[in-house]
Amino acid sequence: MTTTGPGRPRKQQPSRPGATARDEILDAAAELFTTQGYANTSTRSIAEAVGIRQSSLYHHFSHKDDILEVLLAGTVAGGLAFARTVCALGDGDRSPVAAAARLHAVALYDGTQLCTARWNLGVLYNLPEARSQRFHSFMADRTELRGLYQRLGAELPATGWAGTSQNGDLAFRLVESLVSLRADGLNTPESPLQAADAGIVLCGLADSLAAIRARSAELVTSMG
Amino acid sequence: MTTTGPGRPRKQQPSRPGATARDEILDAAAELFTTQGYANTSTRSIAEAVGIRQSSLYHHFSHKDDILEVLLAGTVAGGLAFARTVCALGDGDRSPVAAAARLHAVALYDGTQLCTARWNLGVLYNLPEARSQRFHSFMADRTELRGLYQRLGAELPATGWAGTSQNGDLAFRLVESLVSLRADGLNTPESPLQAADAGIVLCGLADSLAAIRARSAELVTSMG
DNA sequence: ATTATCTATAGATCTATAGATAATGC
DNA sequence: ATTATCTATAGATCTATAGATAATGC
Repeated sequence: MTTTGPGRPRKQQPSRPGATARDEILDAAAELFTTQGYANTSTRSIAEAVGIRQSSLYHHFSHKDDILEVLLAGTVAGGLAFARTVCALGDGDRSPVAAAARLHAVALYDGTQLCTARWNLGVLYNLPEARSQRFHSFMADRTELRGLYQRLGAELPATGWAGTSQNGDLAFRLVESLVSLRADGLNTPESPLQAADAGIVLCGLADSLAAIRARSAELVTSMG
Repeated sequence: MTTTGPGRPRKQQPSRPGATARDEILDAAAELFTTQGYANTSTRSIAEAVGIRQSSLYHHFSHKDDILEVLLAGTVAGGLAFARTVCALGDGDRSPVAAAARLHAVALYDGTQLCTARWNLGVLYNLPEARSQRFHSFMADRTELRGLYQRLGAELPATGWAGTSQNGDLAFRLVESLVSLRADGLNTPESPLQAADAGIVLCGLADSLAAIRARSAELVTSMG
């Protein structure tokens, strides 16, 4: 945003990516919220990171809350949309390998997004603020996503050591564990694939893993 | 603490468990930190929950930080001590089933503690504050615990779908996922056992699960 | 004398609002 | 006229300290 435009010019030049001031604010808030937490991040420090005055934030967001809401919404949206689509086409091939490939694909897409996003936005899930009533629409999306994992898992045969209702939930939890892994600086480019694979192994389909991986990769590239 | 003792009496009567005022403070802080977060919890609200004045807290803890430090330390301490002991006796039986039982027992003990503690203290791990330099001794303990999981996992045979170095770490992550599960109100009394079982299944030992469970239970009851 | 509480407050925040200012574009 | 910034500030916190007070125990 070095280009001129309407409005009074900034005193400081920004060094943040983003096409608009609003995007710069979201990027700065994402960094600060994920590293210091929401309550520990003042509107002043966000403004400083952007290169504007504290009060200027309020031209773009009328409350501090609203910034977090936009960030939270953006985190689940992609994974949820992908999972919905994959579930919708689930009526086709009901073989175990095809069903497992659907679960694998959702986990892989979701996990890849969590690991490759510019900031580790998944940690926002764990902020106590995110659980408040204020953000119930985000929580509803996340609950729906968990439900889709469970539905995909329920299409697979039972394993003998746990009910089929657990299949999907364990995969969901393995994917979410990528967030802490990344927060600890221990993730690698293979981490999302490992998490998705682990979900399949827990469903007792380790022997078909190669075939499942192949079909899953097709799904991801054909849709993602 | 209705019994008399030295010091000026409280104006309000407490309704908190704890043998001493210090314990009451820790219990109140545990509830508030886990439900609202550290930064969102004022020293005033802790004091109110205990039934004393805000400034009276400072007779027991000289900084708000110190309360969190004690809580964090208490959370890993038990699991770490158990894991150390289990690792130390690992030189005995090196058969896959015995080695798997050791990993299973550590996961089961750790997970049970996370799920049955009066407050869901595991969420403190995810607070951004816990990652700060101030609490490096807690982080060191948690890192050591993760390392012990990895060491136990490395004693197991490779699985073909992931390196042996992953065995232990996936178990660690499954156990930690119990924290979010509990935060979402979805845990059951079986959740810790399921997480430990899942760790074993991921190591490719699903067929020996019954035997591993039995040995693991022995370990936990003989030591816990 | 020691302990644990109390009252009162300093000093440092932090969010959000009011209103001025400097650019663009019709 | 509209937009996006600015300066200035109100009002509400929040942490930690200073010093008084009311109990116990030697």
